Amino acid sequence: MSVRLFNTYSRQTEDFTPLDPAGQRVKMYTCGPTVYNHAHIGNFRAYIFEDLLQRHLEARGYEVERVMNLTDVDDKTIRGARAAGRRLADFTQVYKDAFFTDLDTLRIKRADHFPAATEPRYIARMIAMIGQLLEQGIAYQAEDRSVYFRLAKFPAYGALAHLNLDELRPSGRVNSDEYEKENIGDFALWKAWDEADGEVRWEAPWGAGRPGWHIECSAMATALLGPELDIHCGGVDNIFPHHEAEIAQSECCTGKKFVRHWLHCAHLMVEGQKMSKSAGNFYTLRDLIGKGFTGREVRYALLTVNYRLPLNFTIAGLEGARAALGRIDEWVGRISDFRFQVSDLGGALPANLSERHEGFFNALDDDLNISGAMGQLFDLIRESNSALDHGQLTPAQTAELLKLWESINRVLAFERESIVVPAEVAALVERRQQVRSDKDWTASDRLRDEIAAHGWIVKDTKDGPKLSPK
RNA sequence: GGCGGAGUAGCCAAGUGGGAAGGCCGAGGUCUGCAAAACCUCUACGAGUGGGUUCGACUCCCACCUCCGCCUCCA
Repeated sequence: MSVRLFNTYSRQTEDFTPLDPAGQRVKMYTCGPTVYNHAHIGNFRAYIFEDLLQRHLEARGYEVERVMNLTDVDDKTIRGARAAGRRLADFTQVYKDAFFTDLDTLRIKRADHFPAATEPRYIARMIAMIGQLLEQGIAYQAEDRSVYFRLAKFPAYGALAHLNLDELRPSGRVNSDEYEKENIGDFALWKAWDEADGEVRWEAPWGAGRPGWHIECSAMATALLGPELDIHCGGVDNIFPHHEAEIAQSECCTGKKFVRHWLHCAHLMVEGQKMSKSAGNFYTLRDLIGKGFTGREVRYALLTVNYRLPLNFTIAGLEGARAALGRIDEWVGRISDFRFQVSDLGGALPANLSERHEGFFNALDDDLNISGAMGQLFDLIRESNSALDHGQLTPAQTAELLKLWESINRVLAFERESIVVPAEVAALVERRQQVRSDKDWTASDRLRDEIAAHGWIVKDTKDGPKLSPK
């Protein structure tokens, strides 16, 4: 069964086929952060969805080459740098570093390339593309010396968002002072330098300034992946105008169809409301870590709702994520321990268990139906727990089961953090085991309190004591 | 005003023209020195509302209600 993905362009679920004649390599571009502050969980929902997409494609045998750009020059970064009294590059570096730390915390696989807009080779490419568009008469320089894309030259503009431009209603966000433009919808390719930009400026044949936001993505995407991409992702709010603009610029420069499959994830809400600073429900990853949640718990909460549905992010949901992960952890621990018992010839897994494994991946094939896939995983957990309870699985079969989990986890990245037990706590646990074998419960309980005083909880399970941090 | 998405149990949520997955919470049980955990079992005669098509509708169609998004540089 092939991978099927919903294409924003056609509004249909389509069989995914890469351009590569061998059907192996996939070129994927994902819009990255603007590095003027810490990314919030809404941003990370998009990156986690893209991570799931990449990991599932890889599980299905594709070789994914992925680019995620960093927008490190625009109005917000310039404003932020000025407010902080720092040079633009120093200001954005802080947030670039923080962004990569957050990616690791959330176990998001690194893209192959993280081009930044201000890197000289990309600025040069943007200037080259703008120059070409000017030559072709597709772009023009207005009285304000900025360069704009002439929308009249690209009738397909609006096709991705399915907007009829003739019927657009001004929303009040259009700056009506921009009378220099021929058409209200014409977007900036190059913004002429002005004093507020300070030392942020690059020289171009038509004058000093800085690139517009849209051209950054077109330049970096085509520089690294070529004129035709298999997949381009982003949040729904990027559909219009950002991705429309990317299509217009790229296709006018290359003459080729820019993107084969457009994927967009829905927004998230927090506690049933739109996330906003004024509503007090605006979270960065750091905020949640500060509340005691782990990256993988946040990952679980953001990953396990289908990307095309609005996600209602709640603290209760995070607690649910913690409990669900605990169930997975217990099961993984159980099968990991069991497989080391007496060797034996084992055999193939019972059919119902391997079917759950296949069901997991088949569900993801269907436009990343993560809920269906998780249902299969939890069925696999319950059914194999039950089989173990009844002594129906051999150690060899359990080892096979562990392999199934490992292949599932290569997509989910939900494995438990390895926990390091301090030596003194380990020693206390060992002493407690000794007194327990003598059935000295008073000493045992006293040691349990002592272990608790070190910040650890010890639980006596069938398989011996288990430690967890308080 | 235009375009689009969504309403399924206390919460999150899947699939399907014919038996309503799964997770959290909750209840019962097994295990256990105690505690905790774990595991097993159970938990919607019902799908926003009202119509319609059909032998049969949560699923298809129509209307209405509610929520969310986009409509020119927000993931």
